[in-house]
Amino acid sequence: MSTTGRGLHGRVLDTLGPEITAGDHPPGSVLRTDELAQRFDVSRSVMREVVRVLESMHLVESRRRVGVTVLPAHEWNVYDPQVIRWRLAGADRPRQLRSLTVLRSAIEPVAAGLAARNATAEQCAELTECALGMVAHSRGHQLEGYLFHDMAFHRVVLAASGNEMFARLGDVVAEVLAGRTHHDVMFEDPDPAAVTLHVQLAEAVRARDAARAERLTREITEGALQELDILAP
Amino acid sequence: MSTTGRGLHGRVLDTLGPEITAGDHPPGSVLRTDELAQRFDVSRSVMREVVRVLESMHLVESRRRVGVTVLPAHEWNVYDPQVIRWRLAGADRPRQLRSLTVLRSAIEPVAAGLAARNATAEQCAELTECALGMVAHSRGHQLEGYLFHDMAFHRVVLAASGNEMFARLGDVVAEVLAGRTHHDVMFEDPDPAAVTLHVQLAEAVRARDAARAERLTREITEGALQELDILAP
DNA sequence: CCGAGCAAAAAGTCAGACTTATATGTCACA
DNA sequence: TGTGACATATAAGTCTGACTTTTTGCTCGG
Repeated sequence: MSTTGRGLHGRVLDTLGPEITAGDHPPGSVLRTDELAQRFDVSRSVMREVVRVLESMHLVESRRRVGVTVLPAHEWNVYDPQVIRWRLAGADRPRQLRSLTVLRSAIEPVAAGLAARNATAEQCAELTECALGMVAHSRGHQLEGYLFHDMAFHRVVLAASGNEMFARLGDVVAEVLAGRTHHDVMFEDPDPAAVTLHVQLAEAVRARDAARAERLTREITEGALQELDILAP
Repeated sequence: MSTTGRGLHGRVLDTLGPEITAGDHPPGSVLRTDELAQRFDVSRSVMREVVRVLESMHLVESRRRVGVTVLPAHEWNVYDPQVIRWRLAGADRPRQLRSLTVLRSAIEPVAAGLAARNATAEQCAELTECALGMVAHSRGHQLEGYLFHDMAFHRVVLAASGNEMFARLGDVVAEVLAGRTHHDVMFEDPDPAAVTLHVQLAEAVRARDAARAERLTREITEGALQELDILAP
């Protein structure tokens, strides 16, 4: 579930990356490659590769005669799935979850509208199947089963939009949904209204009703915003 | 303007990255680190670092006894600014520009609505300043000056939204606007209606009128969609 | 025909030497 | 006292070569 392969490289990255995104090393901090290599008990080569990857995520900047400088958060590649995962696992998880939910509220309605135009017959079938799965698991504390179909549902909508930028957010949305179920208060069964909206959305897409699909999705995401006490625009 | 630092690492990356995103090495192709090192006349260490970065962008996958396999496009981290730049510089630039413009049409209206709630006095001032700059350069083929203020305007809106995910798209939007001005047909002065909309948007944000800001931005982005012959949702 | 095991191939890791850029301190000169 | 040129130390950047580990795919025996 978590992440990178299983080499030394990956292990070091999975330690140092979260440390940085968690603010453990504040912006402006200077790390030295040699020291890090010693600390993690790896060779300089491995450490350099890790630093290069962190640099490509704009988490750090490496300069001669200075060292590896930690960059301020507004420089980070916050769309990098790895960075998102690290941040969701860290302390500012709530803030992160809010940002992503607002992002969802902007993207998903438009994506649903496009999906109503572009979805293949197969995708329509998958959508109704997912919606039915959600209904089937909506009562009796079958949270995991519900979550599974919910994630799949939104992933299909984003993919069916035909826009690669939207499609690529499938993982992010899944991550948000999973986070809501697992960490936040969600002991009770899901809101029946939300379940109904998903069923209707599947119908709207199948019926090629773009406007209705967009409106229904807007209702869904507004529900998600309200759960986090974010006032609806 | 273009990119990475100036080490060997950066130079190799700026050659190999675009080759991959351009489809020069089709998905499934296998590259060998040693061969690449020979080809670029660098040591294996440098080549390995490059491969690791490409791997973190999900452009390739490196496996023992197999080599470096090029991944299909749907795996790529298409939100990575570097990947976006590479693709915009390549052959499927038109498709990329469309995807990004649709993304804009989803994000910017919501961002503008939030900006109307959250913008600081200083940001409001910047906004009107940018709008005035656009007006001043809207006639007489001052395209570069117009573009400059247009990019700044949208960047401020996204930043003022207070959402880091939106703010991080400032570079992307700037890239799209620049692309439109430089590569596509844009010899004539900008549409006066668009200029007016920007001025009104600056006013709406200053007046804290979120609904109006959102609506105006939707008009702006719909104009951008129409320019690319993308039917409005 | 099939499974066990063997050999080769390629990435992964390490250690050490050398190069290059650059921040900073020093000193002479104005 | 301030300023600019120069020297120096430092940490990243690069190269090389040897060794390890994993994995593929083939061979050989059942």
